[in-house]
Amino acid sequence: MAKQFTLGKNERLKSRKSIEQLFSEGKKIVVAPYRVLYILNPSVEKASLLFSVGVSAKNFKKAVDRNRVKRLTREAYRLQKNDLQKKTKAKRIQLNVFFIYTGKELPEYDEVYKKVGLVLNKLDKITGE
RNA sequence: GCUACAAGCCAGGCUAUCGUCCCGAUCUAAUCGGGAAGGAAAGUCCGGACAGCACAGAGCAAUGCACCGGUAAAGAGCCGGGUUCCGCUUCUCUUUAGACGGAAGCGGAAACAGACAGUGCCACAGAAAAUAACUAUCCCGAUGCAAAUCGGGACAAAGGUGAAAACGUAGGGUAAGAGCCUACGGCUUAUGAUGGUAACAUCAUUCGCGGGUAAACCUUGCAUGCUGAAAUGCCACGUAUAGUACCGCCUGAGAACUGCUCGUUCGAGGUACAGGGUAGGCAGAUUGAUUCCGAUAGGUAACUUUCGGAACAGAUAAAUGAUAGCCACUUUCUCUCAUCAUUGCGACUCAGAGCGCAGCGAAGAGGAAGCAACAGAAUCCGGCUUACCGGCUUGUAGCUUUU
RNA sequence: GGAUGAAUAGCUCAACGGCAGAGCGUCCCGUUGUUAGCGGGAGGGCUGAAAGUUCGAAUCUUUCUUCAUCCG
Repeated sequence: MAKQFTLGKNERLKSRKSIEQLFSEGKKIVVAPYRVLYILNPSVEKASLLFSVGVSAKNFKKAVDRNRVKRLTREAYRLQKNDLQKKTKAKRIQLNVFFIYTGKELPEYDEVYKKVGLVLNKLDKITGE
């Protein structure tokens, strides 16, 4: 049986081009400290769910704090994204997601876990439609 | 033992579950094995390595550095020395006693070439901020009894204001003054001698004595080609061999010599606007002037020679993490007092030690809280600067206790 | 990653090394039946921070802090 809770290179959004497309054409969800951009590409042969995180250097001056926020977000996403991934595979669509942390204070892990779960639920409903 | 300061070192550990990146193996999609942040990885303030472009030559400009020697690949770093200044201590001079002054020792600081190459600036105050002028002083002449006034001269630092005032003291000199002259002292230029690799120090002779500011322009000496890994090389993909305006095709637009000019060379296309395409991969790139430890030899030291051993991450929308537990650590609370130290009371005693009771602390047991400071590699090194909870070691100073 | 520049009153900006100022805004008074406007007046600054040079620093130098711009 394959592992479930992975987050390797092929599950992360890495292409500069698709990120720019996401920022120019993508839709937006806002959940408390997060602003989430996403885009659905139904006509792709390889069904996938790609993910990425960003934190503004204006809100967090120190690289340590930025890394901390990104790591927590990534961890929360990794543990909760499975249902959504199955759905995209079943429906044969590509979903690109970009999380932007807009809060100004360092979050706790529990809070991050809940908020990311909320976002994933919303995305789940959207893909279901 | 405590406190303060300075320097150096360390920068929690283990286990479980779920994960990230790189390398290797099996071997074809997953498993196994190994490895994965710092003393500052930071600021980008200096210096290099490395890479690309350029490099017949001359001049100008620009920038940087600035006591001497060493060290090093190099430096505005480091080490040692010199000079100047500051602080402390001791001695000395003088004195009723001190202060100032002198000498020695210890410690610290300095962007520490030049203000007789030139130019500029120095608010307020002050006669004047550097050429002089004004007031005052003195002499001569005129008027006048005189005081004084006017005219002509003499020179010069007396004018107490300022951050800063024209070498200081004494004497001579003079009509009155003045380094005008002399003696002593101070500073300074040049030359010589001695010591030192040198900066410099000491001595002798000599020229002088008009402030500060070069982190004002500047002068002198030395150095510097420009640009920085988003550098640069290669591969792949893709578009518009198209549009508008201006200049030019040897009577030459423009380009290169990457700051500018001369000069030299090339030269038929160039510039601007609008628009279109790509933004993937590989190399550069992680082991090198490397770092640490031990020994050895040289040196006052920084540092270096030789030998042996150990260690060293490589991401690229960007890895090194999350959760839980335990142990350490810190703070705090409760209990115990057999052990150690100490305070009070009591009995004994000439007195003390020791003894008994009580309190407090160390220590031990248990509980609670905190989970660490500063901070995250982005081509790589040597420094500097800045940030930093706590702990350990060494040194210095002060206080207390015991001997 | 690298390279530049800036910081002065609440805001926008001035100011040869010699007393920090203007416009807008704020407050008060007057004018008006009231408001706006107009007129008169007042307050507001350790010149981002700390050292240094200088007799004297917003200005010159160095080190920090914050903000902004540029690059293939």
